[in-house]
Amino acid sequence: MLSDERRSLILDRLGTQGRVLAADLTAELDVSADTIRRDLRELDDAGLLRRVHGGALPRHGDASPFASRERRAPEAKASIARRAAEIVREGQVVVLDGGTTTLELARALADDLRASVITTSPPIAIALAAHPGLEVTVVGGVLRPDALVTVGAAAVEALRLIRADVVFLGVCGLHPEIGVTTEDLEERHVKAAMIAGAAEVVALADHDKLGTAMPVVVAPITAVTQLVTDADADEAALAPYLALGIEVLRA
Amino acid sequence: MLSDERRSLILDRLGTQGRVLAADLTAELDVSADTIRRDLRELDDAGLLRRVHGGALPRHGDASPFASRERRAPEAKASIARRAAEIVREGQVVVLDGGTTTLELARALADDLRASVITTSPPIAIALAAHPGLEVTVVGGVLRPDALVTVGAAAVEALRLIRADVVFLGVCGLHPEIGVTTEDLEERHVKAAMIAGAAEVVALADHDKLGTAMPVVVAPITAVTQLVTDADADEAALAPYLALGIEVLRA
DNA sequence: CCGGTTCATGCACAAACACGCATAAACCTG
DNA sequence: CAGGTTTATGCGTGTTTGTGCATGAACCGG
Repeated sequence: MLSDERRSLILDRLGTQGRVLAADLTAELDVSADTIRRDLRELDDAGLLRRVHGGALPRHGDASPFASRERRAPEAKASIARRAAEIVREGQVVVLDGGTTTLELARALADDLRASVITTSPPIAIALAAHPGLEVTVVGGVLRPDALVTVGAAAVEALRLIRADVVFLGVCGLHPEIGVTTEDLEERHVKAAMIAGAAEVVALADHDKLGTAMPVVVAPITAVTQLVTDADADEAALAPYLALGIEVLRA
Repeated sequence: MLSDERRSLILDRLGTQGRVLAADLTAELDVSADTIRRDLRELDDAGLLRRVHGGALPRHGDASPFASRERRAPEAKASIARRAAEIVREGQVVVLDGGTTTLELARALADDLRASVITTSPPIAIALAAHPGLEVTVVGGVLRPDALVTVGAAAVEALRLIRADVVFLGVCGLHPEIGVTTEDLEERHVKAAMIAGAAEVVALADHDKLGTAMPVVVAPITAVTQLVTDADADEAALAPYLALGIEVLRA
């Protein structure tokens, strides 16, 4: 058994069963517990799973995606959201992607801000409805049940008409060479349409998303003009983005 | 059971039931009360729930959208919604107007129903996202902050393309001569577009809306094919609709 | 105010873990 | 092909983490 095979098998197992136990893997793959631990640690470093005491869990999805995702690193998300909210200026046309971080961003917008917000996310639309100074536009389309965003041809077509001042992307993965990535092909097209019509593209990514990649490429990293991340991101991880001329904001 | 899984489960439970009891968790998760207490304490520290004596509650005293209206005559609305949900048949294309009654209707749809639902209401879209058998389409447009529905040219245009089997209208006023009426001109155009493309038009109106009229006329009463109202509606108020050939369902 | 319940703290123990090192295989490289 | 280097693995050692139990304090309903 090659080590790469073993790791693939671990990821397979994780995908089908939703979790793996280190002890089980030790027994079934007939290697020492150390080796399994090493595998799990490196897969975690690569962003392919989430290491926990006793085993590992999928990095992004457990049972109820949106609700449970909201609780991952909430303070990091909140600080990123607050910092990102400062980017928005009076009178701008703002496009908001779906996701928990962008939802926090919506909530963090200043109460006296006047602007126009366009979003594919029903939860964001509802959160902003109470805001006195915003005109909120919902992008129509087929609803993706887990991510709670609209997708499909109608959404892409509607976004194609928009010339936004700034778009905020809640990215799933951000890699200096691979670029902005996501899990879902439909969502990819929507995000790409958002980017295409925007003057500024702000990526919101907490530090453990930096250097990771998801299956679907949304856009090259050069499409991003600003990156907002949390204080735990280290210099080394940020250097490649700075070198590419991307403005990096640490909350 | 990994400890992380256990905590996720606790948060899930909290999300669905609105509260958790420490004693229940001890029994169901088969760990000691100490462990549960530790979990709850740490989840509280992380800001993910609010610890109280005997269990835990959601941290945000859940502010549900348009909460004030939702509690007006809730039992009448709920019974109308349940009755109306029975109208929907397998495989149909259903258009749902916004409003609290239609939101109840969405929640009342049978779990095993397979259908396509199109709505202008973000809250309805979110409520239906968890439903396994439905394809949910959101009609895009400018969000009306108080009613939480999309309006405007984009919404009308999108609805013009739809040939629905049945549309459910949460009406503001229903009068045998004046017809279906509402308060808002923008909403009127959206409702009219819904009606234009639908084979059946079901009006949901509790008994005190019968015989009343609002400033803006949506459609003549003949556009309505079915009327669902509550048990308190009296024969005299319903007679005119029956005389016009409208099928009347009393919940 | 009182009895039962729930809670926090300290402690003990086992499982899981990280780290350093040794070994052997795989792989360059001249 | 010979010698050096890298890589993967397993083992020993000490540390951390998760859990359960005991004890006393805090809470609550009657």
